[in-house]
Amino acid sequence: MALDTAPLVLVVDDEPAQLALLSYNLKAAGFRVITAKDGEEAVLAVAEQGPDIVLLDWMLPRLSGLEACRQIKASPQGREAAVIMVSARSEESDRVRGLDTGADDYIVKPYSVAEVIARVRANLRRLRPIAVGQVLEMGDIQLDPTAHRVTRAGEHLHLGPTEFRLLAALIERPGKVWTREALLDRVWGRDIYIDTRTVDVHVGRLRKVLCASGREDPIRTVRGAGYAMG
Amino acid sequence: MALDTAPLVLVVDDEPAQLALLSYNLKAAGFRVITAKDGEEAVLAVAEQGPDIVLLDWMLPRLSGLEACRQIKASPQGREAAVIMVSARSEESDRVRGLDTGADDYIVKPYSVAEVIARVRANLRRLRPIAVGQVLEMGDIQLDPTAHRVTRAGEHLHLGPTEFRLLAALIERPGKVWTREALLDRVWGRDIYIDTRTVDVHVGRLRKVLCASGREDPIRTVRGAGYAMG
DNA sequence: CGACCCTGTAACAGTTCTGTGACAGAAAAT
DNA sequence: ATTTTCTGTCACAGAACTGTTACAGGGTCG
Repeated sequence: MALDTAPLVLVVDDEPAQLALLSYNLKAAGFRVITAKDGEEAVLAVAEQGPDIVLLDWMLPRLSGLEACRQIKASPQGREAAVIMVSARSEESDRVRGLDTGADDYIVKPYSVAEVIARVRANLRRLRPIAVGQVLEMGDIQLDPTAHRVTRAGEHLHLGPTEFRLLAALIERPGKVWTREALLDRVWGRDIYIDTRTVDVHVGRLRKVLCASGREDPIRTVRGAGYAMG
Repeated sequence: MALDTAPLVLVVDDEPAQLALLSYNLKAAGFRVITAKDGEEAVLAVAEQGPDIVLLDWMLPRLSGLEACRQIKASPQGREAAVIMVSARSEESDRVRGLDTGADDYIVKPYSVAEVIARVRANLRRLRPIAVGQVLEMGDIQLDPTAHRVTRAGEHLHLGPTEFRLLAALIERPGKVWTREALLDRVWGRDIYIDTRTVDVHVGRLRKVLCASGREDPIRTVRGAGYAMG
């Protein structure tokens, strides 16, 4: 989820062999991998870890893949993840039901590992139009994560580290309203106790830099909720 | 007040005996029940009352259960309801056709009352979290829960936090009539003591914003009952 | 027709929330 | 070691929001 970490993939399958195979190859491809062996575990893992991609087997004990998909897509974490259903059944009706339930993509068994990885990459691209390592852009503001550099209308801006991560979070999901708590998690890190008002102060500082040349304020304050960009 | 929030079940059957049996038992199980005796009545009742569950007999006069299901699922109110088809025919093809039409579940006659109630409960569990998620839409009004943003005919509207949650509740179940007590629960939170008249005031404020540019009022006042949208 | 109930709205006072300047300590750079 | 930058917190003013009340007007029913 964070900019400087590899995408997190959750693999859900009740056959240990499949799990190991996919897990190994995905790790080799540079992803971080977590696993679950049934639907309930999958739903829980999504809520707790917030993966970017969920590879979900159709046939699962305890909670069918279809139902698991529905529950995942109903959770706030699941909405931000791309769910790829994996099924042995190639019938059109299954595909339709799967996609209707909220799945983002569909892979039919037997699959090649290369195909799975390709699909994962494709869905990541779609999930985050601006891929990791690329320049994040919004209006006339550009943010380069690797170079730690921000420009507005071509003009270079100087941001402190916290302001930089704050802007990165906001610009990464245009329009999304972040609560102060969510921003503390995302920008400052989990398990850290800091007054939520601190967020306000840093937003203020960020605004001051962004609007230095009398430009319009790109950060929207949502009273009672938090902040958003765009 | 508990009655106001109990799930609403619409039972559709052309045999009065069946209707009475199901109705009686569902009420005994704590649900609110309304009935319809043919497909047309059913479609109308869904649009007007916005039930949470529709128990739909396969064989109906005026409008077959299948066709009624299709129309129900095509309406905004039906999208929020779970449709359970009830049929004497147990053939697999019927089941597939029913589910393809948009039915959420399928019960085969002869059924036990306990089974029906169990299925209703199961579908309710599955239904609940669906409401939260994507952009809620109704007519020319759009509400984006994640972006905390409301537009009407493309134009941005500014709502306070309470007005926003109020609109979200109303738009989430189009056609459903909310009592003031139910809205206090849903918008303000449970276990809070606030005068019900407060709801009127906030509805007024919400209307003022929604109708700012001389547009039609989308909120319907149901005298003696409460408010509804659509 | 009159009494009563219900709803819409304006006004208001109190509360909550947000933006900002100031400041001291921590961290980093020189 | 000294300077500079950065960070978290606080205090305070102003803005935004909220719940309640009061009153007017329309609907309903005897």
